[in-house]
Amino acid sequence: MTLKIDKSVVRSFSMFEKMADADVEHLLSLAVSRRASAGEAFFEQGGAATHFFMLIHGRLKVTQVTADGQQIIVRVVHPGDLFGFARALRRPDYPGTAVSVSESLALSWPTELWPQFIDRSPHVAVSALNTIGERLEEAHTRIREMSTQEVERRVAHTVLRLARQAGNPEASKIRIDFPITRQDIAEMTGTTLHTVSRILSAWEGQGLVEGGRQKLFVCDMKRLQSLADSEKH
Amino acid sequence: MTLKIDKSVVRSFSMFEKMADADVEHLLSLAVSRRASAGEAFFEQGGAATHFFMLIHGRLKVTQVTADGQQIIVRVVHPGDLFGFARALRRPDYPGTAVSVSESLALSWPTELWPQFIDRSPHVAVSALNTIGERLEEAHTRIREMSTQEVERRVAHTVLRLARQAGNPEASKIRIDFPITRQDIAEMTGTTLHTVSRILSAWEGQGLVEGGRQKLFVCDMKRLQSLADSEKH
DNA sequence: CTGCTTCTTTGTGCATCCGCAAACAACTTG
DNA sequence: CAAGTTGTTTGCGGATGCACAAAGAAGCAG
Repeated sequence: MTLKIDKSVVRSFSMFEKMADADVEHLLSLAVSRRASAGEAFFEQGGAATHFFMLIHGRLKVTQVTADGQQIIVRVVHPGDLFGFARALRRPDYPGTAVSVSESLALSWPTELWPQFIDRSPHVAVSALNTIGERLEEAHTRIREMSTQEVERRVAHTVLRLARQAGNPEASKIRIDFPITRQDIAEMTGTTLHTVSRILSAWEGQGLVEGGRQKLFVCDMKRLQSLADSEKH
Repeated sequence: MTLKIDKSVVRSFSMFEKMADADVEHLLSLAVSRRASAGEAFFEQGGAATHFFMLIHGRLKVTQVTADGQQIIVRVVHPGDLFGFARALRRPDYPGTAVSVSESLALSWPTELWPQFIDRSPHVAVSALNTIGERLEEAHTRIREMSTQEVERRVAHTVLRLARQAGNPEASKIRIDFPITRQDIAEMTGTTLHTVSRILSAWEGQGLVEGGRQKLFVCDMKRLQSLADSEKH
């Protein structure tokens, strides 16, 4: 499990952008790489938070399960993102489960190293604060949407966000670049699989999107955007 | 507007708990106190984030208004809480509006002082990270509730949270210690004033709560709790 | 006290969204 | 290729919560 990651890949991630070469190398030398194929988890909800991670390649979803067994998707993790640093916020355990949805590779560090991580470069601290600030804002946006908007607009927002974060242009369409189910989208928008299926079918009829099993293409960002923005009715 | 706050009051707030006397005094000497009577705002959504604050006395609600004019309550601020430190997360403007709901007093510092604030005591940085981590968690809880639970349980949770955070025992009842309207509760739970009114009326019939104009007493925490916890149906 | 404003209660119809159920399609495994 | 697994579609009935409306109650100013 020694490190054989190309440094230039890591360099492109915003967190390391402004760091000195020596510092990057030092941090990388402390990291252990971990691989997970689709369906495997990096950590489980409630487990002791022994490590924090950075995703190098692939895609994860972070989920939470409620007391009565319902699941929601908290967020999707993209390459370059830090994840599982619950402990930095003084939590002893992971608040969610991080499951790989496509072949993934991550770096991991023991949580004890977090302070050292910060010492090595203040940028990391700033970066962490920014990251978590963004997440908070994202969460508030989601709350606002769920409070005030009807399902169709929420789904539109979610799909647009996915297209922006994980979209791959491909012959006039944008391909969502990892396997995603209607169930997943339902768990991200707070509705049911059935409703999502209905909405996507309707959109497909209007040429807005194209779908398949665990696949999704966005054909018309513009009209989807106007759906997401439009005043009600 | 010079400072005449009793240091012992401030000392009781968790943020200052572990700080040296000299440091507390230094920070307080840089602060400017600001007062707001009910309805006045400390800052407005979208305004330039020139200051950050700590609430000493009173109660605030932080609200956001959506593009189409709908309002939601993001959170309630209690004495001892930091608020308005958007800038620390590198935002140039306030993401919400902080309105006083009862006569309030807060300390304020110019945002430029934030780094100095952190230097003076690492506890502040830790405290800030914790605070924001808690808020994130709270937001996720709210998202989870809104995704999976029906309205009555969400209202139950909200009322219980209010009772814990701002409850005042009073003759076998617990009084929510600041003026709160059904509209406010609706905006906290993502429903309408009407539905909240109906639910509270029903509860009042069962002796769970007692209400009045901008008043709310919780009579039976236990049964309310079981309502909030119970499996559906 | 009187009128005004703000907050609350209550009722009725109606659109939305969910739950259940069943069939179908795609991919996987042996 | 047959059987099993997993994901998707669709229909229908019904509950939930919303919009609209109107009136009552409580506080406030003059």
